[in-house]
Amino acid sequence: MKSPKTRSPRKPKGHGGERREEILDAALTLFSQKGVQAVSTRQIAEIAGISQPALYAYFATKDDIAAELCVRAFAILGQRMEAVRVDYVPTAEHFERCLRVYIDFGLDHPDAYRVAFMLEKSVDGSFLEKTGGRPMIAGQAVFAVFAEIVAQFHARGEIVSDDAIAATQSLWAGLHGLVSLLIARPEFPWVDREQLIATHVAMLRKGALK
Amino acid sequence: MKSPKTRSPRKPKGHGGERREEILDAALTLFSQKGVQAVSTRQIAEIAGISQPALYAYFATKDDIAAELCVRAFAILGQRMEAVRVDYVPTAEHFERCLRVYIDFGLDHPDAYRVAFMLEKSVDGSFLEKTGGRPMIAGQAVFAVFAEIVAQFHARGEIVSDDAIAATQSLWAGLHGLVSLLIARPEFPWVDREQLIATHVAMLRKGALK
DNA sequence: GTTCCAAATCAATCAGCGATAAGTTATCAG
DNA sequence: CTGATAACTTATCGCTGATTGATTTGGAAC
Repeated sequence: MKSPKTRSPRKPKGHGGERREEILDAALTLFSQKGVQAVSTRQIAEIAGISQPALYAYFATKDDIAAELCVRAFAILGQRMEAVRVDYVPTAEHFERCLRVYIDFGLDHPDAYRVAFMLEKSVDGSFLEKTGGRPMIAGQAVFAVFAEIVAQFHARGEIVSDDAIAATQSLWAGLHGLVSLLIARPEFPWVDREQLIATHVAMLRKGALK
Repeated sequence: MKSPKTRSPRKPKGHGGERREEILDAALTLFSQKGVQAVSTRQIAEIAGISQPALYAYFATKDDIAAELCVRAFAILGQRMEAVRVDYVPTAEHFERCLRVYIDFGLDHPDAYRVAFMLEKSVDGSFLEKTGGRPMIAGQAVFAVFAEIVAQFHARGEIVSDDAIAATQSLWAGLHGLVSLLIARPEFPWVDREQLIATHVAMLRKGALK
């Protein structure tokens, strides 16, 4: 008798990158349900149908799994932002739609958003350093698209601030504040979420556009 | 020979609440430097000069230590907000001054702000749930003062949104976004800090006031 | 069909974590 | 001095992320 354990017997060898995708699928499910910190590598391995050390053949650390999911999520955000950017029309409605794309993404992918923008710093190597800064690089690419959107309005003299970069950073901060608080403080007695988002987007638009 | 360990010998018994304060001081320092998650109870105990289990005579869990620091930070912010609230005058300048009080607090006490608003979720159940909701209650008290400020302008019909609470939450999110990003991402290529704060405060004021 | 090798996977293990249990020491009342 | 109580200790538990070295697997070569 090799083992009385309840875990399913060893799966056949993963062909090509399938096993890697299975790990990412398992991790995404668990991360979304319980958060990155609360999920152990053993839980991921069990869902993926492999032993816990086998994870390390595909990812150097648990954070690398989160980083991979993060980069993929930000690729989605970048696509959404770019899609709404190319439809540029100089209207307040379009401007608000751009802001909403960012908020909706953060609320749809709270774990990815947390990984990219809400992790605490660390003395000896932050998460971003340990994962080669790939999530942050992906995040800056998204920021660049956002800056382009603001620049389009600035070029037409529609932005209040004469400094388009300052306006972009301020708007980004305004968006980030709502997303991060809704993610980090779900217990807070928020007003209806849709109403809050509408109020916030309207406030930022009215404050930023002439 | 009882022990060849290098740790300092046992300290005299802590009189009254001194030992508790020493623990809080050690924890605040470490939390600020490395983040709550990255700090172990053993590290806190060593700085405080006691053994690690001795912490549990004063705090039920590690999160309780963070919660205590969180509540204290909220108390300081609440006092500042109340001080600026009682000087109410119905001008845009006063409104912006109220917003700046919040931003200045966050930038003056980044460690306390981080503990109060930027903590990660804990293992099972949120940080706020495990600590009996005391930080959330303290936060709501601060929020109430801020809501009072907004209500003073709302009562004079100066607020754009017809829902004063939604406007308050939106403004708070806007402030938090700038403070938390400046604290968490100091390496980002921000524009001049004073200019950014001025732009942000002006944007929020223009977006929230008629 | 057999042999062989490299990749894939595993059980066993490590140091460190938060937290608990049980025994020891310091302090003080009588 | 004695007993009780609170403070503190060492030792330990079950867990974590990660590493090591042995074992199994699948396919290519013959």
